[in-house]
Amino acid sequence: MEERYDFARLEEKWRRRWEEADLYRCVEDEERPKKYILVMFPYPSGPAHMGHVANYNLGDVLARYFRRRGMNVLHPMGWDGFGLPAENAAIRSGVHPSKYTWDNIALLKEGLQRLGYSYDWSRELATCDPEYYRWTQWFFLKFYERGLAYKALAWANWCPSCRTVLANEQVVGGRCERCDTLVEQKALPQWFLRITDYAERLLADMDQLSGWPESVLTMQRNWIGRSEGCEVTFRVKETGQEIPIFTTRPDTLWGVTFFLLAPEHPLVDELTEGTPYREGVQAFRERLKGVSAIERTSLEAEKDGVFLGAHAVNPVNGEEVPIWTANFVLMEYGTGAVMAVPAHDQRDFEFARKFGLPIKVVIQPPGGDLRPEEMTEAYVDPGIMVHSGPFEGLDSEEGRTVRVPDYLEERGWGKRAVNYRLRDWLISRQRYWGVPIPIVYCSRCGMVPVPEEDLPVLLPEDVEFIFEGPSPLERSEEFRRTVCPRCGGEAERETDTMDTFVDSSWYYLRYASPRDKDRPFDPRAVRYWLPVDQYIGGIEHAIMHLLYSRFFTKVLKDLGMVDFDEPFTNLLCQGMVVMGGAKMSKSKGNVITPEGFIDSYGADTLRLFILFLGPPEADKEWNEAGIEGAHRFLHRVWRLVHRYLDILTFKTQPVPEDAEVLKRLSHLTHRTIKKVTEDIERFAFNTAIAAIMEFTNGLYREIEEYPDAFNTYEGHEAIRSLILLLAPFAPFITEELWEEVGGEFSVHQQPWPDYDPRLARSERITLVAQVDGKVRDRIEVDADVAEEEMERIALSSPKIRKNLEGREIARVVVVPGKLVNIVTR
RNA sequence: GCCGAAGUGGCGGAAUGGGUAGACGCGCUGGUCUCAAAAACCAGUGGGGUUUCCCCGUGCCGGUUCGAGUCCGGCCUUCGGCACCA
Repeated sequence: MEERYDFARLEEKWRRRWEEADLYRCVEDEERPKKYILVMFPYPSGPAHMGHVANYNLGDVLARYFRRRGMNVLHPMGWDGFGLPAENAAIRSGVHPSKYTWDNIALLKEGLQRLGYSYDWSRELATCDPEYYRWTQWFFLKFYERGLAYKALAWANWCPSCRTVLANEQVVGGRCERCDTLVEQKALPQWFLRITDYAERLLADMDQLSGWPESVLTMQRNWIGRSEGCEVTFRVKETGQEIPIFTTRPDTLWGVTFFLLAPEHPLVDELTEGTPYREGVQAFRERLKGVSAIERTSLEAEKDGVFLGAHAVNPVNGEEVPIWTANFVLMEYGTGAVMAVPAHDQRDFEFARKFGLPIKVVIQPPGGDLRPEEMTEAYVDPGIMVHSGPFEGLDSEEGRTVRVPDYLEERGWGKRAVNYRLRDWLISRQRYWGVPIPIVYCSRCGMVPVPEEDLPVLLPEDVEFIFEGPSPLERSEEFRRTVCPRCGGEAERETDTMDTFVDSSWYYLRYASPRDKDRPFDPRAVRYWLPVDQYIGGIEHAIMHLLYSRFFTKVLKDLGMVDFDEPFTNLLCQGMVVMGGAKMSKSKGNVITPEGFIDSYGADTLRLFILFLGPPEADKEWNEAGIEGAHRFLHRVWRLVHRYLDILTFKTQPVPEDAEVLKRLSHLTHRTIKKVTEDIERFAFNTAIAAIMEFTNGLYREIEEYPDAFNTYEGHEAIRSLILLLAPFAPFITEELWEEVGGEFSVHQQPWPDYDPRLARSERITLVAQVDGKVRDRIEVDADVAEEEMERIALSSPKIRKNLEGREIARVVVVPGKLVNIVTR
């Protein structure tokens, strides 16, 4: 028997034993209920850091808990291997992205293994493994076949000095992070996935996501940004061209006094070609360089724009209004053109005031009389339509939703339309370290998809990494030159790679059958394991990753590959581990790694400490003060169990069966089982641990005073329950202690302890007596005290009577089993 | 700026359905043990006062209620996301 808590030795011992016993391997078993618990896989940026520990702790506790509740648990781990940092490393230090990534994966894996997470490592995957990314390419082809992947012009950050495309991250203050040159926007032909086709379903199916935090659903709903309104066609007076616009306020059509185009709108160039206005447009665009869309569209941003010398004709009244281009109009939203109604839209109002454009009131507030010259802001609320042709005097809400849309449709000037803020998903990246898009360009056949049997399109190893100029793939002759799969003639490969969010949009499916050579996943395995029962990940992924994964799942359902609509039934979004208020990241240089702490205190201590730091959803400021406390607690448990083992070794006095101490032990045990069980179910791991600490403190008090009481059924039950309850949180020490108390290997395979509600219930409660809502006395009473009895006890309390002297009782509020409040006049 | 969160002792946090604010832990103070120290154990620990008791107190201002950390309205600060970081 080991007397000292030698965490290093025992953690090493059990790590090996678990591996030998293949304790966490899982296989499909139709006889048992399954539970798929998944924590978002990491980008391998280096060794494990505290953020990873905080993340993966949560999944591991749940996996261990549900296994012991008899569930067949799938708890896998893998690597989101592609990404920008690997390529930056290659440029900076000449390390090949592949080596950089696989080295980091090895480091990170070692860190996670030291922490004792119960993954089925046989299912490990990496998105940068050709065996994985061939299927990412395969999915691209399926999307392409269904018309869900298409190529179109799109804007990219362009550094004119480096002649390269920049990620948003590489643009700092509107300038290139390397050479400080003002970043421009450049239009490139790029690949998109048609997520907007699924906007309606992404919204509608949210009613299946009752297991998601409401805040995440709200963010997604707002991101999709569905709005109902009308599409109305204006005509350019000078050229006769038709320009459709989208508006949610058709009731304000009679108040249009000018017309706006996004700066990137092709008509801006067309209309000003060879006119004196061209110069103004150039100057305006120059001012927009280096200004992000967020800044441009900020409500507080200074309005900017220029007149284009042309006019738009309003279909409803034939009025000709000037066409301008303005900074706050986005090409990506709607049609890139808007009708401007300065009286009833704040941004239009500010623009009109700045450039002296007319303001025309067409909605009067109820009982009000707005005059354009007196207005200080736009009137955006409903009211009565005025100066609006046939709709004079109509309620604007009726005009907006029914009458005006009908009117436009009857005359063919416009139609009801739904617009989304959501844009199609731009997946093209002009980078090396990603999945090559499996498309070939043939001079004869045009764009040709790579046949399935030719997948994967492998990334060439031998390429050059420099920051400037075209991407390594584009410069690689060897990669680009190929033959057309259709005609066999000379052809060129697509050199764009895919956004890494594509890789992570389907990895949860691959875990079901990670070694399948013939398909992305085995439908039978997926039918058994999917959807993910509990998904866990950072709140920073609330929108994009989760939305893209939902989209992928829906497309897969349409392809007949899965039979569910939503990939993640329940979602837990945890906060981040922050350092000095900022999230831990290598680029900020504030990464704390677990290794040193594991060396000094052991993995159990670190796991326990991080869980104890606070609730999962909250951000956690890293502060190592307190880790000693977690270690001290494990030491206390260790010593308590050994004290108990000592008692068993020596003969002890028999304890009478009705002894109060035995009742107290039972109550303490069952109360704790109840509390810990309920807390785990609601992810309150910090309070579950606090309850186990209280349990330990309570047992200490009893064992000091009544050691004999521990050589009884109640004593054995208490000690064994302590070990069983602590096991999901501190898997190593509990395995050792379990063995020492004669438990059967493994503690992690023991059924979760049950509690007896009668024993968990307290017999006495504290009755709180208040006068006018202020606590004046606390009286201990039987738990099953009647309401009238509570009132009588409170009123007879000397402290209460003293407080009531000279006052008249107005009423008495009794909260059964809790409190009596005496209200005076 | 827009969308979504969060603000409670010296610190991390607890209070699960409107009902005892501060569980549990850290830190600190005092004590026991020791030649001494460490460890361990015991006691105390929101602020204030006229200290058997009373007052104040959950970011700020206001409201609802017998009763508000919790609900409502308005603000402030911090964090996350904003479509090429993942």
